[in-house]
Amino acid sequence: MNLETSLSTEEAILAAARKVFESKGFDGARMQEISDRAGINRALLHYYFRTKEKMFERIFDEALERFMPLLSTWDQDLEESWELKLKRFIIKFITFLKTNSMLFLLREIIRKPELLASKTEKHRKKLNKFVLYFDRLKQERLIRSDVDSRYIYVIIHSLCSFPLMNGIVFSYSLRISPKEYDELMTGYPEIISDLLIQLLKYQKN
Amino acid sequence: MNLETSLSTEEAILAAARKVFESKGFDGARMQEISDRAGINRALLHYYFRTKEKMFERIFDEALERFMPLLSTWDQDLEESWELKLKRFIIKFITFLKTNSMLFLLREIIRKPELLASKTEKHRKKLNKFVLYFDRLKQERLIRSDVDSRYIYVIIHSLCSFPLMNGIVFSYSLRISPKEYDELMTGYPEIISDLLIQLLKYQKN
DNA sequence: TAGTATTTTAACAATTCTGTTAAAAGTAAA
DNA sequence: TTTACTTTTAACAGAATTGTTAAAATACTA
Repeated sequence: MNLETSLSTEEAILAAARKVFESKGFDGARMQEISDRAGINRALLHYYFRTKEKMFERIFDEALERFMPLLSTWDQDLEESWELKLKRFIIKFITFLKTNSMLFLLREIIRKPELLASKTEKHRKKLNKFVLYFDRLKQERLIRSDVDSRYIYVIIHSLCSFPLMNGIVFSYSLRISPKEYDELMTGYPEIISDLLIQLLKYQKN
Repeated sequence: MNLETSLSTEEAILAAARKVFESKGFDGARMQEISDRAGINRALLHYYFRTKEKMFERIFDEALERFMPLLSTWDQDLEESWELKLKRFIIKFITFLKTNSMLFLLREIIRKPELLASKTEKHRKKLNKFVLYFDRLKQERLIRSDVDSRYIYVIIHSLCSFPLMNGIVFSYSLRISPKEYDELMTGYPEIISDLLIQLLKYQKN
């Protein structure tokens, strides 16, 4: 067995599969297109991954694994200010989103909601750290307390995710090229960080 | 020809198609499932709509036509305050989103970006009304002028769209049932209206 | 009610796609 | 160089899916 070559073939397949699944979704993806992109015979896909489904799961799992570490931002050390934590999260999140993995995950979860429960089983505990952290901030009077932390959760994630997922549509609506939209978006993390901080700061009425 | 009956069959098919296309997407949709849902023979789909593609286009067009009127919110009459306009828009937008049409449109545009240009041709002019309107508000010193109107556009649309598109994931992350999430979301339009108004109000520094 | 047009169905044709298999090509080691 | 093992390919089988067609059922009109 030539381990080196074998690995690189597998890697080539995975890279191609990622691209195709991300842009076409599971249903729209074609094994033929994946093998073409990887520059190999279609039968090799089955040699390495057995079925389309198994290959898909591998891609899905990997996308999820890349995402999950972001959540540890909300581990409760209060050394770092919440403003910094927030900025850090937004930048990391948006960087992740630029890989297109997020729209992929979302689309496939909607196609097959069982994926959510089965695949995030082991990360279950991580999921509600955000809310715990923000509730704590409220207790400590560090942020305003009149907005449900769950809304804050939804707002922050929406502000990060959607502008990237929806880039094609936004650039079209704003009548600028996708390239110009990307350029515009370089300033975006900074802007929403500032706006969110402004909004969340504790305010004595 | 029995016009009445014919229409209702066509309507039944369209309703079924809408449902299936919206939940499965073009690639995942099956003609069989659509005809089953409509309670008719599969060949009838072709009798009425010729091909899957044509049927899809009909559904797509109709979703777009339902959406486009929302944009006239930003026609420039300055009678109504911008705060009220904004609230009105958010409520109408979120109502529309609850029909699932938006995720459908977005997903299919990503699958086939040409749809965007070809299908919105005739609405082209409407698309940049938002930015014009907000630029005007800035000139008149009615809102803060230090945030690019295009960011405001992106922010508002993201805050409206994503919480509904991503409902399944959010409810899972927040560890509440989809039903509870829906209930939580009844308060959402109010919240973001208020937050956005707070944020955008003109502030002398 | 008879005749005509429309709507609906069952059966079939054609294509597309996934997955299998047996053989060829390539690699490594004795 | 021969042998054994791994990787790759071409050809094929089977299933699923879209689209067609001819005939049956239904509705409409004179």
